[in-house]
Amino acid sequence: MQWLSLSSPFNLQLSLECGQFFQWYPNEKGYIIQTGQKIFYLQQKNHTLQLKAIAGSVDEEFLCHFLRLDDDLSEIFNDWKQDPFVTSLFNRYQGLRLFRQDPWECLVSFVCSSASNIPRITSNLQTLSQNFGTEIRKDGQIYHILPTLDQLRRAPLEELYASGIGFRARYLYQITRILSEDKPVEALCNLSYDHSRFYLTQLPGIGDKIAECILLFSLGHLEAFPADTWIKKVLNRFYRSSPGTSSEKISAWAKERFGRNAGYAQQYLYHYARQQL
DNA sequence: CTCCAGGAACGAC
DNA sequence: GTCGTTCCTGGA
Repeated sequence: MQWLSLSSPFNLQLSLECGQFFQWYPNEKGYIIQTGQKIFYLQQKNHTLQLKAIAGSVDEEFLCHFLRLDDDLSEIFNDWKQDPFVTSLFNRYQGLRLFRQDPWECLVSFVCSSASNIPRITSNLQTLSQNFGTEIRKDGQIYHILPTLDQLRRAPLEELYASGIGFRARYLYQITRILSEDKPVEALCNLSYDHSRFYLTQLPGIGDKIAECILLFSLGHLEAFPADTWIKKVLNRFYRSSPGTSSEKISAWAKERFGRNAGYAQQYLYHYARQQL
């Protein structure tokens, strides 16, 4: 167990529960969080984080990276000081940060997210982990890691369906036939936004919206702007956007309107929409 | 007036 | 949400 002091605004609960990441669950006064081969407990007390590694090495450097504690929120939102609405959300949801997720896990998560909801997505990932992932026993507890590409590829289509992910099973199955250790999702890490987007969109089950999610949440393209039904509602109401506009067009508009960190504006707008609309 | 790219509309998954 | 299909429209 160790304590880390935060030097910048951060709200663990807000960032964890806002719908960008699904591998967590409440535990005691904090949360158990899983990503990659790491499992750890995290609790926030004002300006400090209490950390307890359960599996894998979890140090301050990793946390800083994963939680994007290095993002200067006030500098980012300074670009939108002319926008009273976004500015009010910045003050209202202080410490809401984007995470820097693992690309493969992010892909699996969001392919499962189409036409679904947060509780179900969380449950789907747990089932996939139990059915095809590595089991880890620690202190009398059993944990299951989300299956790697290689592990998921060994899963028969029928068993994928049996994991409760419905029609998304076929997408995941097809994706495991396309991706390989030689060309994994991680290979998109250093490519441009456009290039990665094109490639992702090429994969079955990944359209404009989900591609933006992966670009933003795991590939570090902060200009990405996932446009789902909630975002459409807010933009419709506060930015006079036309009701039937496609996700692709909205993302393009937002990139123009909010610039290189549009994804941060998206996260705050999204949270507002889910909370108030 | 035909051809066709491209976007809205639907239903299925 | 994504995808395949149908339908419709404006430009060549």
